[in-house]
Amino acid sequence: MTTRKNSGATATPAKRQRATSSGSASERRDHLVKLAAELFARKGFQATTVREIADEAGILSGSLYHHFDSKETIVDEVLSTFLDDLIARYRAALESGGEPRAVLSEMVRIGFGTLEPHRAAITVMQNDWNYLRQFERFNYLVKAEDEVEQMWVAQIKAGQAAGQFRGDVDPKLTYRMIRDTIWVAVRWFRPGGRLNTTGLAEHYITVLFDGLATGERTTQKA
Amino acid sequence: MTTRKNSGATATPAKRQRATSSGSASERRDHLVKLAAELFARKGFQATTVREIADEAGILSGSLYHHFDSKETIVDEVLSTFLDDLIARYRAALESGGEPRAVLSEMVRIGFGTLEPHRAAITVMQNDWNYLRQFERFNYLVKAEDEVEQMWVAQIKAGQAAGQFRGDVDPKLTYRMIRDTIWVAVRWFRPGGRLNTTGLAEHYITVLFDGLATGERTTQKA
Amino acid sequence: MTTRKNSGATATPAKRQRATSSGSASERRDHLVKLAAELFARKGFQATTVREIADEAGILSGSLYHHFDSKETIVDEVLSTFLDDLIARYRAALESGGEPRAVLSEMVRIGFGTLEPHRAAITVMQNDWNYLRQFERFNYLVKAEDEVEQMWVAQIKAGQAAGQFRGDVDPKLTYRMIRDTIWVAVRWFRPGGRLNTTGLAEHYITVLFDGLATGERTTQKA
Amino acid sequence: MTTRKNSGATATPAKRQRATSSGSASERRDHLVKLAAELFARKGFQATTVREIADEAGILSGSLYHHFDSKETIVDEVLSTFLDDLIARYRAALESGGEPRAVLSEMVRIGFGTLEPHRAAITVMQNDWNYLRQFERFNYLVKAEDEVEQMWVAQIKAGQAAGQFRGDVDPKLTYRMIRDTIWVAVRWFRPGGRLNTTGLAEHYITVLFDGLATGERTTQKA
DNA sequence: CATGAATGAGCTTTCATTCAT
DNA sequence: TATGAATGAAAGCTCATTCAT
Repeated sequence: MTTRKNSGATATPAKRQRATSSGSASERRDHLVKLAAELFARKGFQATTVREIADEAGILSGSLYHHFDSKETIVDEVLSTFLDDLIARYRAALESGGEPRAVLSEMVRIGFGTLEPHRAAITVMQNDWNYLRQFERFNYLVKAEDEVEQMWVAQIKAGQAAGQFRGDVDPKLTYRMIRDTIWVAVRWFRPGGRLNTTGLAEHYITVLFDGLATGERTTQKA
Repeated sequence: MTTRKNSGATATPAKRQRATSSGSASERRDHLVKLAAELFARKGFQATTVREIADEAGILSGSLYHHFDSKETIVDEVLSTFLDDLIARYRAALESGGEPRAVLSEMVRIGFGTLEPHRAAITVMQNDWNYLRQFERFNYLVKAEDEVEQMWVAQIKAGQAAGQFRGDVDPKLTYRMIRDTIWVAVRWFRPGGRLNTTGLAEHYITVLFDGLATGERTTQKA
Repeated sequence: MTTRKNSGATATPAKRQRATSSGSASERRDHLVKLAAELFARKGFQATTVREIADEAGILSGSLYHHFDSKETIVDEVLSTFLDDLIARYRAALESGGEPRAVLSEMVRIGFGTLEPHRAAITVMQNDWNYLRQFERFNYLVKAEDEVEQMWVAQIKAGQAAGQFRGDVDPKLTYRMIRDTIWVAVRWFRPGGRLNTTGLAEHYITVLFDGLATGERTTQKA
Repeated sequence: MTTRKNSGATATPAKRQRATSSGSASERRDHLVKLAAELFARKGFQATTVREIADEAGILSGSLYHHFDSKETIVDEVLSTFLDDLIARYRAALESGGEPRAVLSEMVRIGFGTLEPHRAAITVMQNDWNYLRQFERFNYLVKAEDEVEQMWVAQIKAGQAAGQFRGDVDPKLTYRMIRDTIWVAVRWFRPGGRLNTTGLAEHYITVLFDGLATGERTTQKA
């Protein structure tokens, strides 16, 4: 199960490459990806030079090309690793088969839960997506996004059908607002602040389901 | 009223320069800024070359430097024009002196209302902010952001004090979530779709104040 | 009598242009040349932009081209004005018909005497000659230099023949050393210092004729 | 012993960089510096493009930046190499501890002796000094110049105190005249002419110490 | 005479990538 | 695997000069 458009049942091309390499080579590669991800997050993909990545790793820029065949391959690995993990978690939540409101809450928690382990990847996706999407090789990102959208929208619709969610809101629009609110938090969220990501998730779930207002509701709920 | 750090009571340096020029010169300059903004939004600031901007205007790249002294000056004008307008609108809403919930609703409407007229500027701010902030000249963006944050947070706190808003949410966190939800919509919002920006605003206001859930509230409201 | 290669009996092209203009136009032109000369001296010919010259004059760079048809025309006028004056003074000294030593002393005084009124031009000649000589239009400078050399060498040889100067020195070499010593002083000479140009000249004449040493001479004088 | 302002007891940064490279890398770099120096001398620093330097070396202009981080770094190496050598030679002459007149003669010989091996560097220093000194990085040139001046002036004063040199000349002024006379000769001196640099030096020493005149001295010597 | 917009050629520098060693 | 030299394409910017108004 992968997010790559051109991957079969086994793994992404990058992963296959990793598999055929020796264990330590794979670790070296993963380490390089991690270093690069940090730089991409901090400075942006375009503003990060391969030389900076190589410097960080203590090698020369040309040497990076023994591990990756291009700068885009590196960021590809950053993003697909994140998306593979995210989708896997969502699937697990869905397979639990709970009621819509509980599942949706769990999906919100999953989203905020990726903020720390995948901070760099999410940052890159937020900032550089607009640039990266112009390259054919990243088409798979759109497909992954579509798959995720379907998961969310299905749950929202199920919740409306079950009378748990108000019927006068647009499911797709609502999904987008939830999604954006979660990911964009990567811009200002820093571990060690007042709230951890669990607290953030609960805070958001509260407002999301019950609203900011006290007293009577403005609009009739279906 | 300006967002520039080094501007006095009159106008931003750029604006003053524009004012001293003849009317047509100012129009030419504004036209170039508009063309550049579209390109920045579509391709990103770094990926947009000055040659592309010049091509779009039907002149040579060097000729752009008759109007602006750097590529950064152009994007600066794009962003500060947007921020000046936004802050002016927020101020007007605050000066109306309504009750917090009404003011906050109006501020949400203002936010969504900038999505169309300032689509390009907002897109640039979303995508290239991380890159641009490293340059000293864009420090004023941070200051403008702070000013806006204070406006929002003050209203949220006033609403809590007045018993209109639940007291168990963090004002700053709530502001950030509202803010992000509005601006990030620029990524997928296209005029002519199912909802216009007014509809979007009302949709969001509904969810924001009254929540997604029907029936009893999960958490006690203060 | 002019230093331009392509000038007839009347005047240099630049001068002719000046003559046909109205009096005030000529003054304006001279003023611009003076401003430019200062900048050329301070920053070097190449490093001085026409825009800087225009700024100094309070006009736009394009407007300079109503007065001169190129940047080189301006520096040409700076240099030829100096050379015309210098050669005229040398001629006057030669025409006085004094004995070689007296004439040579006078020529040294004339040289140092140009340091103040022609400071900028001499500086340009010292610093930018190497660059300017590659343009055909400045060939006349070489001719002027040759004419000056002949004047000096003739006096030195006459002094040797008359037994005033030692015969074991090379006239051409000696001329070059005297010439260089004078002009290069423009690099460090500043009016208002310990010595004025008259003092400088006398100092140099002393060393030149009588040497730095006291007591017996090292070498036999002819 | 170095002329760089920011160098300690070991070597200039450039030199250290060179030292850590392999032997052939250092040779390549030195070769490039030599090619560049010739071009700088012939056309001037500003008028020489990096493309021309690269062409001369048979590589592309961008490839130069594998060896140097800017055009200024190249000319820096040209000039500091010369100054390091010059100052080392002067120091050796001073350490011999001879009487002032002998030392001064030796210093004159050293000066003329650099005309051939350092022709390009001296030419650049003569022509482009005025331009280069505006950059902070070349401040060390001024310091080197000061150090040299002190060496000369000390010898002249010692010679006056010992009664070898006339007391009615200004030591600093005399130094400048000697210095300029030597270096400026690079403009017309060409190896293979009537006199080699040794001959030149002896010619100048003769005139300098004993003067051009025969017979009685014009001015009383101290 | 001056302006202001534009040209066109060229500049230094950057950078992802290649490849022989 | 890594190095180090080089490529090649392009980038942002400069500047002398032109010209219609």
